[in-house]
Amino acid sequence: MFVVDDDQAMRNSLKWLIESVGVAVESFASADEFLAHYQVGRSGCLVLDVRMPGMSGLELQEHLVKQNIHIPVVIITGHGDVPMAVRAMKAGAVDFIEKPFNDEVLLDAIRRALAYEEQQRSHYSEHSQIKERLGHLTPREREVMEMVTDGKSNKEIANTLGVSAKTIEAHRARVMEKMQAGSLAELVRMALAVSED
Amino acid sequence: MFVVDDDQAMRNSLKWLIESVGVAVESFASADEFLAHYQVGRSGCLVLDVRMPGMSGLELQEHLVKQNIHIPVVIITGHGDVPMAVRAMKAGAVDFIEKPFNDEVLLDAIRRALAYEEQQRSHYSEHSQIKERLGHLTPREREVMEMVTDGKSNKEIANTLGVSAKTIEAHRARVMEKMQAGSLAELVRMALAVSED
DNA sequence: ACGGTTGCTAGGGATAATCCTAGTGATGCA
DNA sequence: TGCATCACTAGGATTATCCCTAGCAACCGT
Repeated sequence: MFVVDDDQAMRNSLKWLIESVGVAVESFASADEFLAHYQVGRSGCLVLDVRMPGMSGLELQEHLVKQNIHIPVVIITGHGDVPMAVRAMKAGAVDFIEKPFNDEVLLDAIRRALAYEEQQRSHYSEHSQIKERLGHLTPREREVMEMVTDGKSNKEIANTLGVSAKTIEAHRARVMEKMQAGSLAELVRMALAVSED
Repeated sequence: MFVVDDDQAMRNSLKWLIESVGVAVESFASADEFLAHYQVGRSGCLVLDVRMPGMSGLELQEHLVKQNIHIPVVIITGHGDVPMAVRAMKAGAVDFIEKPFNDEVLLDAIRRALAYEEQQRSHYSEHSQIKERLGHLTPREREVMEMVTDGKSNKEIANTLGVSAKTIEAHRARVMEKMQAGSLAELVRMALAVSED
């Protein structure tokens, strides 16, 4: 869990509150400080104040989205307005909470954020595993895999590529091996999983 | 396009504005009136005022979500606050716009809503087509289809079900025919499409 | 009760995929 | 300059799948 707020007292009180439910907290005084220390892939969620010197909370949130970093974000603010809330929610914030807030409301948002994160994490690790394997395919193998998962028969592929069907069989076997697919069905699932990003 | 607002003047002006960009508009004075006339499956999006006698715009929105009716919603309101905006956005509103609004802002939201709707529509029609076909499978065929799309071979399935592999071949062929799948890959795609609701 | 329909079963023959083996050219490293 | 590795190619033998046909029991409606 990460807290970014320029107000030291608020950081401390947030840290105390959140750690009281058993979640470890790292806090930062600015967006830049957070970005300097955050390593992509770290699990957890992000509690973000809007009004800060330098990059605002909303800007940090949008920056993360642009970088394709999908850590869930809970926005808190003392001077919120409707357009600001809408902007944050459109950018995918889990919640947008006005100060002063009820502790339970924030904890609830954090729980939702962490649950969401957990779910995304398992999805993501699957995807990156598949992409890792895809990376080991040769160009020819990738080509064959695409046509195979598109339902083409070896013969069709062979005709399209102008080689023997036997050759396609060999490529196909290698694709199955490299992708660690035990069946065509599995391979299709993998192809589908990485295509629907 | 549907407009729900209790203020006659607002309805007229919205109707005029939206039709000026070539989108047909039906307007309603209350949530109940809308619900009485709306047929599920009608295309388009919904522009919704929050403060109305009877069911509020937010309540209507949440009611539609609960009924699994995924028409995109644009909320407009004269007396919005942050929690209200957050609630609407959490419920999946495309936008939450305060009156008085700039015409272009609303039209932009509507354009986004319609684009989103178009995309959802094609997805949905595909799904319902597949489900329709699934409905024509016999219990045995459904069972076989599940195992086939799970990557099992005919022999494995035959052993599991205690019948000849030949029988599985027959079921399998019938499944392919009824599902209108030209290949195993297609069948797997269909199975996946309906399973990930 | 009877003919029609549907669901489940299965065989024979054709077709396609898989397993094992292997040649050739290109790349890269000692 | 070998020598190993890798990508791509392909044949023979085995195994699985596809296509056509067909029996049998259950169910339905006149």
